[in-house]
Amino acid sequence: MLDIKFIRENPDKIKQGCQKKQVRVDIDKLLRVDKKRREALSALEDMRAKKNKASKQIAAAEDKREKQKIILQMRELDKSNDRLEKTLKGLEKEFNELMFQVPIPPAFDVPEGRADKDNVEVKSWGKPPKFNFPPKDYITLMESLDLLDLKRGAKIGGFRQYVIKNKAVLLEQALLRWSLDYLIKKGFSPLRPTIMVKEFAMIGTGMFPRGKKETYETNDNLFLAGTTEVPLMAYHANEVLKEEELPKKYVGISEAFRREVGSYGKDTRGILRVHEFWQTEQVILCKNNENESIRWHEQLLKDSEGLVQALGLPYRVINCCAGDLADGQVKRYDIEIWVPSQEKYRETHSDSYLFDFQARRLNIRYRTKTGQLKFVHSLNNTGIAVPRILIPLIESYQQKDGSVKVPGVLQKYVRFKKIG
RNA sequence: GGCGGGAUGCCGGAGUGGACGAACGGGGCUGUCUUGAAAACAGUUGUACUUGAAAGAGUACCGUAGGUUCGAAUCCUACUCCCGCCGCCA
Repeated sequence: MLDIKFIRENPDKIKQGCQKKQVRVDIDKLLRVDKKRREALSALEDMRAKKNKASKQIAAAEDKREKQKIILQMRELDKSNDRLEKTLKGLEKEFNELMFQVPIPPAFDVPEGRADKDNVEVKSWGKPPKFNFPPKDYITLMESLDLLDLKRGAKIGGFRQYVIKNKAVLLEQALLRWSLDYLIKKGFSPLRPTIMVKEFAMIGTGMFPRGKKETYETNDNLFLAGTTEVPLMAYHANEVLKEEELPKKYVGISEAFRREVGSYGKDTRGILRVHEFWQTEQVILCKNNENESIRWHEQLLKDSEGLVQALGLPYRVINCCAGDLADGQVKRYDIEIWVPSQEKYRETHSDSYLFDFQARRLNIRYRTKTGQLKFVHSLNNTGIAVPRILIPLIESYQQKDGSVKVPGVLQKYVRFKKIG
């Protein structure tokens, strides 16, 4: 959600932002509705002032006939009042629907472009591994080591479902736990929220309205969030924090659910794109300050790079193009790790800052030392998401004999050095 | 799943139809007194929106959404959450 005052004063910037993000919203219409809405509001407020005056007269009137006379006048006022209220309600609804569709403009250093092919690589780390034997893909490897059962996964849960088995289960748990420890050491407080959330949390984080078809809904009007970011952000909804408490740094761990409706036919086999997965996720709430947001965004990137580097996996960082950004994202870095069998980098981390876009929707504010109320800025980034990261990990650590070595940092967690 | 109680400002808590944005107490802020502090005393104390250059003015807000009424914190309905009790349960 943006500040309507800002939109009023900078319509061209907003229109340009929409264009860059490939989002169609009629800003002129929004401004027209806003104007009408304010006119209706003023009219209604005048009417209410009249009514207030009259009802005070009724209460004060001693003469019964006098009282009756004013009551009759009030009935008349009520009719106009109802009409004005109805008009305003309609306008307000239209206004809000439009407001929820306006994306935040991308940062100046976000590359222009329509889709992932226009993303720009900012850096890369490590070299794709060279094998002195014919390497296998992760599905072959995992199936031969009895670490993954896709067939029975589909039998139980259908398309895009799977069963992780044996030492891979321990490896997954180790990855999650290790990332938790790593981030706790960096000052993040661990939170294990539940992932079934109310609609406000989905709207508040900017997942809705556009992402509604991507989300599972329960029978009780709750939604299965697609990322731990949702409950983590909703955690402080409608609260006023103290400036001294900022930044709030949380690392969450939970499942995540995605319908993947927009990706029919993409990565259909295996565990790259699944409906249900586990993750750790970093969320930061900081002061309402552009430079502070940028500073934390870079820091979050470093945190995740540290994790991937410790795993010894070659990766690149890309600066996502405007067309690839979600409504609330001002800028986003993705970390993509090299997947040998695909000879491609594949996304494993997503690091964004959103200014006060989410905070406005979720009403998360803080009181400055001088007593002012401001919306916080918010950021989020993946810690580790499993099973996806097993793909590059298992492929990169495969040995000639078909076994898989365990990365050094995980060995003390799993208490074995290789699988197979 | 069943039954009962509750939700009021920064906090506690009163208010069951009219002058209530809300008693009272606590806290906070400002001032007086004091070398300083404490105590005492006096004053002050929310948020959002509209309008205005500003000072200001107006409107709304007593969990949320509707309804009754000339008028709702107060009455009615639904919902959300909290607290008890019974049942069931990893």
